Amino acid sequence: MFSIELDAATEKLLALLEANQYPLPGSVDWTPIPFRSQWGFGTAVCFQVAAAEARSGKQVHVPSRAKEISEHLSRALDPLEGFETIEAANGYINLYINKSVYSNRVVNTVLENATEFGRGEPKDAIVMVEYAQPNTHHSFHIGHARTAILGEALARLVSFGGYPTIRASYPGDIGLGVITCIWAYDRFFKGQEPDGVHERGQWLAKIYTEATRLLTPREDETEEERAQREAYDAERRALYKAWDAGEPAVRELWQETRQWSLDELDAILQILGIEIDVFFFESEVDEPSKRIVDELIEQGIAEDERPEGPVIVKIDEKLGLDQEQYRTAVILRSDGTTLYSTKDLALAKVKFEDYDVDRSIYVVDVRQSLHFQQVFKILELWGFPQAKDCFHLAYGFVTLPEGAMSSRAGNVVLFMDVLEEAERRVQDVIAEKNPDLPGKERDRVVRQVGLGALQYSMLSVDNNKDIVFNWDDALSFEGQSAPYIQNAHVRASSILKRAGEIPEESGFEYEMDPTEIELIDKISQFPSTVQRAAEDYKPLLMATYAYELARTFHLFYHAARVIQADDPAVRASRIRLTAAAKQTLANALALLGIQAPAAM
RNA sequence: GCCCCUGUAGCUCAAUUGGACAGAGCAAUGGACUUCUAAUCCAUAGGUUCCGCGUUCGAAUCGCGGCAGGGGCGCCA
Repeated sequence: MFSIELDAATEKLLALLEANQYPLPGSVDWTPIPFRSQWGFGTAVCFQVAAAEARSGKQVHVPSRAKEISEHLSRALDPLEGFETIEAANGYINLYINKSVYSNRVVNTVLENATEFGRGEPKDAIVMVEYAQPNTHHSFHIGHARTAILGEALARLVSFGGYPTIRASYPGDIGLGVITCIWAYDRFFKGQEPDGVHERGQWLAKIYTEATRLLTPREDETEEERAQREAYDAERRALYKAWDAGEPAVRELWQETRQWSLDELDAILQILGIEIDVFFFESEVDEPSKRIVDELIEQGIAEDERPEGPVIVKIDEKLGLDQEQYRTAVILRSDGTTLYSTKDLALAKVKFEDYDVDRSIYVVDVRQSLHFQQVFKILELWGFPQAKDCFHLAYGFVTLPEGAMSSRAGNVVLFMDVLEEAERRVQDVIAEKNPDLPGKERDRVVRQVGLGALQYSMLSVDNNKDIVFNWDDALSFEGQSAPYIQNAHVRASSILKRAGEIPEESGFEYEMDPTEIELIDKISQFPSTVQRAAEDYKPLLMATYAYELARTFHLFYHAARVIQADDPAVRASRIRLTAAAKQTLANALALLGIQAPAAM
């Protein structure tokens, strides 16, 4: 936001260095000054200059020499267009900006751009984000919610950062797990069907758990039980074969139950505000994916060990690595059936060729790190330049305090159950804090706040760390949480509502409160935070930023009066600042997929 | 045996990518609602950034070596 002024300062600084025959630094970086009683930008170039002198043989003590240089240069720099004061501090050169100028520029920029404030320059590279890919015939649990929430936030950030963005999902709709579920349904529950999209999906998951129990060997099982289990297992295998052969009755059974799961998924994605552009179904990718294996064999990348062994790619050998790192990937079973790797390779080709994807991001759990490293390396060997821009956004597990969640074992915490509990708790808080909130609006706020709390608990932890799910932590409404941020937005809204019209101009030509300066400073960091989060694929940066912005606003709220300010000029400026803060809070929350209520 | 990730306050996590005193929340104690919404704020307390060596003017951050925890390593996904 001050790049023009800072570039000019850099130019003058470099000219001074040259004129005084100081060694030139590689680059001049300006960073915000940490102590913001009055704020500006500082640079550490004098340390670099002093260090360069020391290296060239001069007998200097670097820190004190840096101090000396900074004092000299800061005097010589004065005056500088756009900066009020220039000073040397601890070897740094600090440029302080006129508060009024800076404040007006930030606030005006936000209010002019509104919902577009912070959007990055349009870019060419097409980004595809693949996320929210649960298996069908399971129910959507809190672990699945992590990929959905994380992936959506990432997609929003990348898109807002300026990249054309495609949202993709890759549901696992076939496999032994799916067949197991269908088998049990067909054998024991056929014809039953609970009402309600979520009820039906969850019921299917229970059938799966039950089927797994029936098919898992127990240590103390009797001869009779063992025979029964083996008979069940034979039925299941026969069913899989029948599916594979395309037997109409089995396909129909599969289609019907699959749709129940997809309906539930659809309902949940809608709740989360997710609109997937492309669905790649595993069942549809399966058959065509076999073709790429021949291509890889022909090109000498893969080795065919059939019929004794599978088709493999010796990646380390192909890359000439002497230490094992990517190892050997199996890309087709010896019986010719596909593997996960077969399908991911084929799918990547489709993404590159049919969707013109330049950067392909996979939001998938951390256990598949090696798998993706292998896939990316094979794509590279295969000759796809996009391979270097493939990125596995690995996220840690969501576990329960007592251990891992497992759909098979049935000890899962369902997303819908958590949401329901969240909303119940929000109801209680509203009943206590804001009982006058009208019923219709209240229902909407309950959803926004309850869901927001849940979303934020998934976004405020670094993606590569595990989350131990705990009801009270996940549904905290105090401190670093979505409701805290939403509450800042609500307070700003409340002030603006009472203020009426937003004044056309602000002056900020008075002794500003330190919290006011902090707030403006924080707002000004929003665009660069968007860019960093989008470039580094780190939703966490935005989650942290949103909290810090809210915190800064709460501090301002307590320290400075807005509509109660005595001086009309102060009042006008602060109303505009409040409007800018509200807008930035809303924009930041939107990027996280969290809604910003006007009252709560 | 090899590869990847993690290690920061009692607990959960940050730290503008190598910068100025390492910051928040939760939990604890005390305080602020006749005042723009107290889902807030203020105060007190809490640190050998796992350990060691190195690079650098400067290291939580980079390199090497350890230690601890998690994940993964040819026909699961």
